[in-house]
Amino acid sequence: MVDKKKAQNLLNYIGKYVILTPEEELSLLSHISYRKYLKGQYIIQQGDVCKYECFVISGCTKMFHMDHLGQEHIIMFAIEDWWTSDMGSFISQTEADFNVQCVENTELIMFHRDIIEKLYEEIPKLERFFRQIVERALVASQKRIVRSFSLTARERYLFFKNQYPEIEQRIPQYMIASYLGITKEFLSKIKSQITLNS
Amino acid sequence: MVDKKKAQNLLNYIGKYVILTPEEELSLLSHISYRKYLKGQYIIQQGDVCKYECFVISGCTKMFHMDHLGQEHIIMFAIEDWWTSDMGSFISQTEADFNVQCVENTELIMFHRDIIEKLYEEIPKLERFFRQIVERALVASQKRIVRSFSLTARERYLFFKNQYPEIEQRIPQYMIASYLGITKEFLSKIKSQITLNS
DNA sequence: AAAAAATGTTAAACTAGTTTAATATTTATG
DNA sequence: CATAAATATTAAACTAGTTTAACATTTTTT
Repeated sequence: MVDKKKAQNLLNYIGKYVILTPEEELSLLSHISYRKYLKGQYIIQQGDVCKYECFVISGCTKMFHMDHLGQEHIIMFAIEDWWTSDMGSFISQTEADFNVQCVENTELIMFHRDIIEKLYEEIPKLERFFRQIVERALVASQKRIVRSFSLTARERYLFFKNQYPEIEQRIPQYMIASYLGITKEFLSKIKSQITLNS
Repeated sequence: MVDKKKAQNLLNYIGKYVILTPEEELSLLSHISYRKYLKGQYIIQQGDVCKYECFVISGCTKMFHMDHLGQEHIIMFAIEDWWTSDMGSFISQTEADFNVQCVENTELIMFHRDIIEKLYEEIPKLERFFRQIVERALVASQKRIVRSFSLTARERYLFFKNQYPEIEQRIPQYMIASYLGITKEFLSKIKSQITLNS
């Protein structure tokens, strides 16, 4: 049973999509788990099978793919009130393509695969909730593809900085470069050009 | 009421995820609509509000964003047994960022927004079905992002050709170039290099 | 079957972003 | 507080992919 205080962010978040009764809330709390990770620790490792969907209570994670040349490609960050997982591995219980690693000390609420299935049966509202969450994630992902094709590196950086100012502050620049799909050297150049022009 | 024959592909497809009773199937058929479009026609236009999720019975569509320079960026194609929509516009009833246009004469089954909500209430299995569909779409989208960052244009082309050989045959090359995020001239060069080396 | 429209090819000049490598700056640690 | 480790900057040489423009081929229309 997760302490209600620790899960308050999650409950508020769910409350934006569906209204749970006190009993449903209690049942939810009894099925999920809370865990702390330290900066640098892996929540999911490429090659493992992913058993959890994770909600970030505090801290920051990066989800990335390591390619055959050993290069990291960051797909997303997750801070307070974001979800992270390797959905592909989670839904088909196959080897994960992605790593999720903590960029800061991080507190999570974790939904185990088997338990989430039971929760869908017991509280259909939660299935609605997750459907909506995933729909939004898909929209964000498609828009990211468009930006990667239609914007220059400079424009993508400015978009990111504008859309996620908190993240831009908390994360080393070389990770932002990886997220933008460019080298850290080129991001450095872009930033120096921007400061000159202002 | 959609003729069961016309919806057979859809019913088979849904059957891979959830089992509907004959009554549920009937109710479903009575709520969806069937429509034919001609090559070149738009199912969704950027700027409009998207009211439908569409299942392709036959034909082929492209979903693309037109940027401020008038350039098309193709996000996905949809052939038989695929879904297409502008999910962002559909879920929040805001102006669509994407166009969906027919590349061939196309037959669709269309799920209206208001009706899909009612169907979720009436047949919770359908909510499960759509949750799973969207989860898969998200996985595909995230993998596409990885490929756009970690592979060269040549590798992306070979991947596409290998993964979707049917689509590669049916679609003009310049659209494939757009899907891959490169110019048609460069794709032409890639293809000539590949044929030389084999 | 001719003309027009759409699609595909080739090649040269160009540019956005990479690579390499050296140095500077900031942050963490004994 | 000194040293190491991690992060960021700069610049020159380079390359993957773009641009432009002219031409070739295929498909559609009359």
